[in-house]
Amino acid sequence: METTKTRVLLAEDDDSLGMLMKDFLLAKGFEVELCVNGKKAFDTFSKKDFDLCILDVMMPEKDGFTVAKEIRMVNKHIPIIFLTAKSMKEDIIEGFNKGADDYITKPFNTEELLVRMQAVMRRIQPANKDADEFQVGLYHFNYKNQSLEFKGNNQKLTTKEAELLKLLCVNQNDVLDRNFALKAIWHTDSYFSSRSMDVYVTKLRKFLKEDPKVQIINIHGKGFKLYVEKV
Amino acid sequence: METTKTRVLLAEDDDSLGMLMKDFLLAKGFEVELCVNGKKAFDTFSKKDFDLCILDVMMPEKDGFTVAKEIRMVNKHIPIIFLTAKSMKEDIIEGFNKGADDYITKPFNTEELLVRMQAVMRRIQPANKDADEFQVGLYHFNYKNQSLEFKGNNQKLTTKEAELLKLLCVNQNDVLDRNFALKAIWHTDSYFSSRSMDVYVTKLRKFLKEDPKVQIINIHGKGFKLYVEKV
DNA sequence: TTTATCTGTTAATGATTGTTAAAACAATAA
DNA sequence: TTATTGTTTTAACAATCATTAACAGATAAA
Repeated sequence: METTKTRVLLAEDDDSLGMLMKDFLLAKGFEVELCVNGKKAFDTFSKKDFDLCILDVMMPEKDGFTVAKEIRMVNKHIPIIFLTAKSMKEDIIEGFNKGADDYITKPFNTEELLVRMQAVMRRIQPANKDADEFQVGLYHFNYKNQSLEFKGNNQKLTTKEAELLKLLCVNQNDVLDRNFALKAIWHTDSYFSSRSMDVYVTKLRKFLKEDPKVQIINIHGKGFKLYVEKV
Repeated sequence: METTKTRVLLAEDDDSLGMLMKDFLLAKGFEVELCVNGKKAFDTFSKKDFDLCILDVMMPEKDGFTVAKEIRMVNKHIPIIFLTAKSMKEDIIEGFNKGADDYITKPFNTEELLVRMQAVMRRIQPANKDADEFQVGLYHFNYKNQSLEFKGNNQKLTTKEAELLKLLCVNQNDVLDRNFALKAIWHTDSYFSSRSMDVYVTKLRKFLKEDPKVQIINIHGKGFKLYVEKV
C-alpha cells in the first residue's frame, strides 16, 4: 500500500522566505504549492486537494485570515497554520477564531515548523484503516469473516462485496473516491472496472436496505458516500 | 439535551497559579481537577475520564513531558497542552514530540489559553460529529444526505444542487460571491461554469418555492443571496 | 435611448450512474 | 476429466445528472 505525500498549500508574499520554506518542505518529503498572495492562495486551493495550509497573515490582495475564512467555508477540517510577524495577542486570538489550528510567530526555526505541522495533522487521522469490524447503523459488518449481520440475520458476502464495503466503512460519512477504490480493489481504473463497481454498489444497497438510516449516496463524478444518519 | 461540561486535567505545581487557573476555568464552565505534581497528575488521569490535559512542564516528582508520554501510551487522542516558563525552542520541540497538541509560554493571558483550548478540541472532533444541517425557513437541508425536507416531504438533491445550497446556507442573508462559489464548486470561473450555476439557481428556486419567506436573490454583478425573512 | 453585459429559464445533448441478466471465469467435488 | 456451484465481469438498457445551447428579459453603462 503506497502512502502518498502530504500536500501543503503555502501562502507567503515574501519571495525569499517563501522559496526557502518551499525548498525545506520539499526536502522533507512534502508536496508544496507556493502562492505569493491571498487571492492566488484560494484559487490554488479550489483547484487541487491539499492536506494542510500554511498561511501568512499579512499578504497583499487578500490577508491570511480572509483566506482561512474562505477555505473554512469549503472545508471545515483541513489543518490551517498561520504565520505572523507580530506576536500580538489580538492577532493570535483572531486567527484562532477564523479557524486556525495553530500559528507560528516569525522568526521561527524550521524544526519547530515541522513539529507543529505534525502535531496539527496527528489529530486528523481518519478512521482506523486496519479495523475489520464495523457498525453500520443497525448492521454489523465483519470484514475478515465477510459477513454482514442484521438483527441476528447473517448474510455472507463475497470478497469484492466485502472489500468495497470496508472501504466505504473506513470513509463512513465521507466520500470514497471512485478512482481510489478502483485502484485499491480492482488495481485498475478502466471503464469496465468502473461498471463492475457500480454493480457492486447496487448489490450492497440491496444488502443495506433494511435500515433506512443507512444509504450509499453517489457523489456525481467523484465517488460514493456511505452515509449513516445519527440518532 | 444536556451537554456535559468539558473535563480538564490541570497539572501545575505553583499553588497560586494553579488555583487561579482552576477558578478561571471553573468560571468558564469547565470541570477542573487540579494536581500539584506529575505523579498525582497521572494517577488522577488513570482514575477519571478527561477531555483535555494542561500540563506544566517543570514539576516535582515527574515532569510534564513524562506525564504526557504516559498519557499517550494509554490515550492517543486526548488533547494535551503544555505550560512552560521557558520559551526555549528545544523545549517546545521536545514537547510536541512527546505528543503535545499545543504549547503556551508563561506568562500568558487567559483569553489566549481559552482560545487555544478551543482550537485543540475542535481539531479532535470526529468528522461526522458536526452535522452539515441547515434550517432554511420551513425547510431542513442536510448536506451530507443531499436531502431537502419540507413538511415531511423529502426531496433528494443532486451533488451540485447540494453543494450550491450549502454555500448559500453558510452565507445565509449575505451575498455569496459568484466567483467564489464557482471556484469552490466548479473549480474554475469560466463562462460556461457561470451559466451552469445560473441553471442550478433556477433549480434551487423551484425546490424552495413552497416557503415564500425563502428567496434566492440575485445581486447583479456580485452573486446571489439566500434571503430568509425573519418572523 | 442604445448597447453590451448579466441573469432567468427551458430544452437538448452527452456523460455518468442504476439495474438486471447473461456470459465468462474460478474453485471444488464427483 | 466434467459437472456443479459460486463469483466476477461484461452487455444492454433505463434513469439521472451536468453542461451547453438558445432565447427572453433585466440591468447598468454609454
